[in-house]
Amino acid sequence: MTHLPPAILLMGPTASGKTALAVELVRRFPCDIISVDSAMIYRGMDIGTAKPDADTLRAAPHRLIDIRDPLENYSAGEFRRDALRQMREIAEAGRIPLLVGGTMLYFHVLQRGIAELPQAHAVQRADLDARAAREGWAALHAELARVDPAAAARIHPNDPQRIQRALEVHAVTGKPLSELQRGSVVEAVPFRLIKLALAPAERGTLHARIAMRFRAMMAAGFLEEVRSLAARAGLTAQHPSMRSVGYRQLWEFLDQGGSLDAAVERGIAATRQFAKRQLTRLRAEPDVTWYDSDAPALARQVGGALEPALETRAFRAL
RNA sequence: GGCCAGGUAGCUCAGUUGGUAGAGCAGCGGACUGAAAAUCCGCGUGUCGGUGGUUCGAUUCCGCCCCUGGCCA
Repeated sequence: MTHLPPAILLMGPTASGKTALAVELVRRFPCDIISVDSAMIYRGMDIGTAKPDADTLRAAPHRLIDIRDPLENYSAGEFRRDALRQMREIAEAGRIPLLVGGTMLYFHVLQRGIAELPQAHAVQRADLDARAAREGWAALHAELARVDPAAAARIHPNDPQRIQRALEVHAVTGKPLSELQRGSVVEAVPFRLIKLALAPAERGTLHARIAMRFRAMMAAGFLEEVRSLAARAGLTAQHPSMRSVGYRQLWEFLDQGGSLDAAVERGIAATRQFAKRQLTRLRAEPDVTWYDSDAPALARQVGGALEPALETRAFRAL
């Protein structure tokens, strides 16, 4: 067990200070950062995703950011494959992978594996969308109950995204999704995981940080960033990239008008709701050591706890 | 100062012909397998401005007071 190389998972809700802490850890330990963030993967989405700036990236390079165009999709399955490859590469170089981010599904599938399933199928999805528009999702849920009763029992009739996925998988493979998921191989991650969670002790503090950061993004040109994305041929509000928190609300403002202040408030509320969902998952995560975002000398505290776990002396004095 | 319209959940409001009240948004908890910053489920959190009166019973009717907005001075 202890012969496995170590890897650090730094998890936390949005605006909890993960990036700043990660940069500190990179200065002190032989770590290389892998981003675990489903929005920072997109090129040109910089301000609204709170992507580290160029100086920070020079000091602390992040892998798995800027790996997709906003017109493209990405997935949890691809993340698992990409992240494991990066982790191996870092470990082979004698360094420690530091996975930092807030996309809890990605942390989940990295640790627990994911079933062998077909990728998203654009034609099938368009077909199912058209049928849903004519017959309603209730009819499609009823159809799912015929071809895959187990999946239909687990998926709520009001959940179009999961109904669509289950029917898509059935159409493409001829097999029920629930059956394919049962056959899922849970591969162990060949690393000794050290799991850290970072969040403010009080929810109100997190809310204040979120509002402050969103307003700072606006001051830094977030609206202009969205405007130039909206001007791109072929990019629509339906693309996964543009359904991200903040981008969606500012796109709506550009598209439908109304008050910019109100759009900003809706963006801030959406960010709070996102953070709440992240915390729900984080609480369920086993073997996590929690840290308070606002703890004095946070980096020293985390670094001190890490040193014995990594069996490595920090580069710099703590 | 006078007249009018309001004061009900964190916000915007509905409602009770007198039996202590409910929507949307916000909030809180949860689910989660190639869109996950997504998608979905559950939960109402309240001196009904204050005070006196009528009444078995007042958030509802009446008086007075306070506050907000508008019009007139």
